[in-house]
This record gives sequence, structure tokens and C-alpha cells, in this order.
Amino acid sequence: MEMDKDYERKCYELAYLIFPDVDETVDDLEIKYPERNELKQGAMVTRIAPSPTGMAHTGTLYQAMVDKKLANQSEGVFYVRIEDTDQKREVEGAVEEIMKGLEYFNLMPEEGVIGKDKEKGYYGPYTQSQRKEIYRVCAKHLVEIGRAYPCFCTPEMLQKTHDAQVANKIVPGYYGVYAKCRNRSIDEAIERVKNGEKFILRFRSNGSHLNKITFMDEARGKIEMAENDEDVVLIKSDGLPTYHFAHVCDDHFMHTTHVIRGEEWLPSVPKHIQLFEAMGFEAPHYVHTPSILIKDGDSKRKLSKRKDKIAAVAYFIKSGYPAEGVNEYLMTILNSDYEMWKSKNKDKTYKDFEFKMNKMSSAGSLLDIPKLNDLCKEEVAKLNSQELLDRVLTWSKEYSKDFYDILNRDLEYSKKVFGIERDNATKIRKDIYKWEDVEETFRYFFDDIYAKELETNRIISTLTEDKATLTPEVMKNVLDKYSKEYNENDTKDEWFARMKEVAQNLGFCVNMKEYKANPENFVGSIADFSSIIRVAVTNKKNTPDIYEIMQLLGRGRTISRMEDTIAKL
RNA sequence: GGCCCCUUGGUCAAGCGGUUAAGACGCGACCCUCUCAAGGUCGAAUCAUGGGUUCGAUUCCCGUAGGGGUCACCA
Repeated sequence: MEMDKDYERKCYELAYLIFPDVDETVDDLEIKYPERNELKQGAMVTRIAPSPTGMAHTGTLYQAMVDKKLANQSEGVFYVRIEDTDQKREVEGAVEEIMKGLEYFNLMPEEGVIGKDKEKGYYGPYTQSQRKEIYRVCAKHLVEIGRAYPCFCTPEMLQKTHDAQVANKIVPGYYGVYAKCRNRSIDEAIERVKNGEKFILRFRSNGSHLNKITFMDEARGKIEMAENDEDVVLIKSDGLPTYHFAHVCDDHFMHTTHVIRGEEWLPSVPKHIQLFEAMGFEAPHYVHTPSILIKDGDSKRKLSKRKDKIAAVAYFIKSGYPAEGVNEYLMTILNSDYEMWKSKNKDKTYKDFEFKMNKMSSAGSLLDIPKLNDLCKEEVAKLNSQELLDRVLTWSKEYSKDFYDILNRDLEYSKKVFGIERDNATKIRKDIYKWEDVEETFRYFFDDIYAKELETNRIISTLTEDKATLTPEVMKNVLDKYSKEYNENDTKDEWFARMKEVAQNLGFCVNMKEYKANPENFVGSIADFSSIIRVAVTNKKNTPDIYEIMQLLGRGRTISRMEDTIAKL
């Protein structure tokens, strides 16, 4: 007893020695960061906690979707915290990129970091490098109660014991007898700190890997694991905390109720639980999300920042993927019966969907690009011409300036271009799924880029390759006769009737069934005839309704393009 | 290697002891049709494997295999 009292006193001495300038206590912090009593019962507080160590990752987006949904549907709070405790790996501009991604995909937080050096909320600072004092208060407390100690081992020594452990087939790590500094007397620790020796701070684990602990993962259910017995590093030599310690302090004082993070964290849950216990904090609920996989040859692998451009949120933005489509897709792989619900609620969006954690998939899913594209097509099809134009303008302003300028030359005209088979159409075109492709599909409507294409790639002669009967002479004749007959005042029916008449006079079959039965009796079909016109006017084999195109182009351009083609045949 | 997670068609997946094993994307065929896109109809295609438990296993239990993760003063 006497001995314990003495030890206790020495712990305080040690704590004071290490943190002489810390006078706040954990209790002070509790007062400073009180419970979020303004939230109703059951409100969830969620967060994403990205590190600014590179590009914003698609997986972060995926998690943010869950965070935001959960917080919103429970009337809770979704916030962003920047985990920049690894200053060596920090990358300039990373925070801005993360925020840009969140903004683009409608996932902006209600609290926390909302931009570079910008944050809001009462539980800040929300950037870990600015929370150093908070971690020091917590660390000091742990030293005081004997649950943390200074470790004087150098990286070289650590490496040596690690190697020896591996060589002897012993579980590697700093624990038990291998935790040299754990087993030093407190007097020695005090002495060496007094002498100004360099040290880091380690947790004194009270666990044994022989014991099992169980915890709940809200998506996976009950999980059993060995208790932690490692003395993890709490405070690094640069004075900043490790992830483990920062997680415990921050999520406690920010009152996070649900931690949604990648499954790579699953193995360290026992560490975290032990740390929460030692601090006297209640651990949050955990949800570990599966990795997004990508097909690599015959096998699947985790999305790689280095190899896969699609791993970067920026890729989707740069390519001009509509946010709604990507959101919809992400929700389908988040599982949760989403597609079933969606098929019954076609007019609603994922925002109306009630997300359930236990319906989350726990297996990693393959990023299915054709499906993503399909979902994006659906979303683009919901836009009218003005909306489409606005979206493409916003995108091209940043990523395709030339096209932006072209669209801007005559906004009324540009809008009409986008309105083809869209506004007032019975069947809306579903071919565009990302803004990047818009220029290519509508190029022929804009004279300068169209002219440029013709210089290098006029495709009219390939029609002859496709069908030998369509010789240059035949095509010239078609264009010559048709351009003389073309009347821009025709209704669509009249237009088609007139086209058929010309076609028939030139030996084309105007009935597809009849043609298919006896193709040898004709020069070609009405489809071939149309193709000649189409290619002459647009330099494309596949386009929307050619009648509408000619209407929009106007008589002058329509005729001159046909004449120009004749000259080049 | 230790520990952990995961495993229904090509892909995402529903299923939660008895089902003709949903649906979506993709694929194929046909229809519609001036091309394409779309749309419509139909079709091919799945419970990793071996043992149990049970009247009955895709479903519950154990083993095996395969895939993934993790074992830092990185997060």
C-alpha cells in the first residue's frame, strides 16, 4: 500500500516532468467540449477524417456518402476533420482537393473543416496539428495514472528486436518482455527524462493476446479478436500523436457516435477500445467499410492510388461525370437494398432513401464502370436542354476552355443543340454520361471544330468500303439530287416522304423489309440513302434524328455541306 | 507466417431452413426503326469445396481452398 502510494506520486512527478507546461486537465476539456445536448435522442454524429497526403480518394467519397446519409436521416451532424499528424507525407493542396470533391458530390459537411484554413463548429480546431495541446493533456493524464510511459528506444533498436522476433518466429511488436522501456523502473524513467534524453510516449497495455474480446461492427455484426497487448506509440518524437491516440481523443471530444472508416482499421479496433477504456471514455460505434476493388487481369485488387486514375475523386470531376450519377452508383454498391427501393421509387433520389447500416455489404465490390456509366446516362436524361447546357458550361469553363468559348458564342443556339431529342421528346436520348464526351457527339454543330475535323478525317468514302454499291458516283448523285429537292419548310413527315421519293428514283429501296428480302435488286436501302445524307452533313455515321439536325443547321449550311462533300468525292 | 475480414451468374446483388434462387448492369436473339442511343419481348448465366445438424440446407456449425486486409514514431 505504501509502495503504491509512492508509485502513484512518482507517476505524477514523471507526468509533470514530461509536460511541465500543461495545466489543463481532462475534466477541463470535458467542460470545454460538452455533450451535444442540442441534438435529439438517437442523432448520429459522423465524420470523415482524411489525411492530406495525396489526392482525394474515391473510397473517401464512398465513406462520406454513408456519413452524410446517416447524419442527415437522424438529424445529426456530419463533420470533417483533417488528420495531418504525419507531416512528412503532407501534400500541398490536398485539403482543397478534398473539399472540392465533397462539394462537387453534394457531400459538404455541416461542421468542421470546410475549406483551406476555414472551419466552423464548437468542437474545433478540426485539424489535428492544431490540437496538439489537447493530446498533451490526455497524454499527461495517462502518465499520471500509470498507463503511459516514456520509451527511450531508438528506431534502430526497435528494428533490431523486430528482426529478431521475426527470425525466431515470435509475434513481432513492442509488448511484454520485448517492451524494454515498459519494464524499466519509474525512477530510471524519471532520471533519464531529467537528463534530457530523447523519448516518445507509449501506452501501457494491460491486455493479453490470450484473451479474446468481442465488439460490434454495425455492418458486420459481432467480431471476436485477441485482446491488444502492444504498447502502441501515443506521442511521436515530433510531439504529435499517432492515429490511434488522436482517434480516441478527437472522436471523444467531438462526440462522434459512429466511426465509419475503411476495413484496414478493423485489426486495430482492440487497441482503440483499450485506449478508450484507459481514458475513461466511451467508445463509439464502428462501421468498417469494404474496399472498392478493381479488376486486374483475372483477379481483383484494391483500388490503387498509383495505378488507377479512377481511384482519384478528381478523375470523375475532370471527366465530367454528373455527381448524381456517381452518387447513385455509390449507393448501389453500398448495397442496402438500394436498387430494389429505387425501382419502386423511380422519381426519388438516394437522398430520400433510408439507409440501414446492417444492409451494408461487407465484401469488397468491384468498381463496375459500365454500370456507373449507365446510371449516369439515366441522370443526364433527366436534364432539360438548359440544365444540360449549364452543367456543360460549368464543367468546360474549367476543363475544356475552347469548347466553353464555342458554346458561349451563341447560347441560344447551344441550348437548341442540346435540346435535340431531349426537350419535348417522347423518347429522350440516352447517350451522354459525362461532359467530356459532349464535344465529340455534337461537334458537327459548331463550324470551326467541324471544319477542323474534316481536314484530317472526312469519312464519306468509308461508306463505299462498307457497301460496294455505294460508289462515289452514286453518292454524288444522291447528294446532288437531294440537295435540289430539300425543302427546309417540310414537316418531318413531308421531309421523309420527299427523301423517299428521291431515293426511289435513284434505285434505292424505301422499304426495309423488302430490301432485306432482296438486297441485290437495289442500289441500297433507304437507310443507306440516309447514311449518305447524314455523313455528308455531319461526318458521322451515327447521329440523332437527321431531320432535326438539318433544321437546326439551317438550309444554308445543310446544302453547302452536301455540295462540299460532292466536291470532295 | 500470426491474427482478422470476405465468398450467390461476367459484375453489383436479393435471399435470412422448404423459393420455378428476385432485380440491375453487361452479353445474345428478336421486335420497333433513316443510323445510333433509347424502348419492348425473350434468352444464356450463380449458391467455392468437403463434412456435419436436420425430414429438408444457398441459408446453421466445423474443416479446406481462394480472395482481401493488417502486423510503423503512416494514416
